[in-house]
Amino acid sequence: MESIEDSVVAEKAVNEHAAPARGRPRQFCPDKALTAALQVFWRRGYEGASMAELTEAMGITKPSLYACFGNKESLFCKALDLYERDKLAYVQKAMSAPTAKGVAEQLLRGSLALATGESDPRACLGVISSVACTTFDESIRDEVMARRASSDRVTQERFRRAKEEGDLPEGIEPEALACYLMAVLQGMGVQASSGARREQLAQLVETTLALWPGR
Amino acid sequence: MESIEDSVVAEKAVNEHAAPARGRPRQFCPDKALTAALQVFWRRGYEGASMAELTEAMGITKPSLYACFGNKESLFCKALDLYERDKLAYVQKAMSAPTAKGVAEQLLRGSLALATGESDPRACLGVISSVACTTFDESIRDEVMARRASSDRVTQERFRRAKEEGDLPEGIEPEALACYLMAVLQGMGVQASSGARREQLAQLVETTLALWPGR
DNA sequence: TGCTTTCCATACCGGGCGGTATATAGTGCA
DNA sequence: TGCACTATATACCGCCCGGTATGGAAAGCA
Repeated sequence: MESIEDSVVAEKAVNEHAAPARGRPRQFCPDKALTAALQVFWRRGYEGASMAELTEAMGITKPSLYACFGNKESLFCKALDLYERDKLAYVQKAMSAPTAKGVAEQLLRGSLALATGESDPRACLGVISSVACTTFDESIRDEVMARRASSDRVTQERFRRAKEEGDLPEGIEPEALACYLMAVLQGMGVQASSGARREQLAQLVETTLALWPGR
Repeated sequence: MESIEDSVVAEKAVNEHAAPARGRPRQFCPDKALTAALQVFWRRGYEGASMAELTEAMGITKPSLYACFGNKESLFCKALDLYERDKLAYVQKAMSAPTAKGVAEQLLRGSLALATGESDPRACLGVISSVACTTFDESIRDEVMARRASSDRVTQERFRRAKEEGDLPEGIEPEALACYLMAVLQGMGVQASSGARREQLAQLVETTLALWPGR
């Protein structure tokens, strides 16, 4: 992420077609603003994050926000994109581990690092969003669930391959194992959100690996 | 739960000192109203449940609600009490299973039944509250976390006994195992909240039991 | 039949929400 | 220098939130 300097003039990060920049140039960097917005959404959830808090954290005013990112829902989706790209990079990397257990280990450790990395522990943004937001538009719920479903599918696919390669013992279905691993990861997020200590979560990782079937 | 008839006059369920009933008697049953409120909180979370939706579900008006239950926070706490008493009865029952695996099985199956019992699957109310509510008063967060902590403590204590009784193999710490089991249960709640099918959750139960260490 | 007491129904309160209208400031271009 | 264009700043909109004031309705008691 090349994170442009916060000089007075800084755009073309969003519209990569590099418009000829007619009119007054914007005085903030959309990438940085979006990063700040992501932090707020992550801390507060979609509904808990007010536009006032968002604009303050982003360092811009409401009209600027609406002009650049559309409405709150659209801003949230863009933040989700950024989240997947930056914070969930470890998921894709984990899939190339040599064995199923290696995949699980990388997912668990990556999730642990993500949950305890920034200031205070917190769950994956997707977990927060899917549990927390019971009121808001179905469109966002669907969005979040679709993203998680695709993540599930990737893991299931990887574990099916692992089964063929002999990583998993008899009687263990790859789909069930993927679902189980996701549950542990989500449970870790819940515990992180409710103030678990880092060591506790690390212990959770070790226990899960200790119980892991196959190689 | 003896669930009083919804006759016109029905009280003394809350104030068990059986006041001599001076003045106009209330025209609703506090127990039934609280049950309805619990359903709303469970579906929407604390912040997602508006007073309008609550009063409508409870079949009473706002002044009646405030007179009988205090404010929203107090109503939520009373609903939590009811939830623990009714919905989480299986937790205490599970602790008297003969082995650690039996405890785990009863917790998993009880949690599955709870999550998929009513209309649509949903997470444990405690899980929802601890993840979802990032804004509201610390007092409620503390309340929810304290209740869950006590539940954790009970399980840990039970597993320490199990260790002494030889239910758990070497190298498995009872505290870590309790934490791990909680994570799976919470993960199940997350998946239930985001629309997992009943069979998926049942599969999760079976997988966890299949991987369970000891007896 | 008053009188007290309590509950119910309606209408209302200040405040914060997501979102926007308007006027001004800062650019490139002619 | 003026024009077209776009971003910013301020103030504002309607709406819904949790919570409440007020007047009337239903009971026991005298």
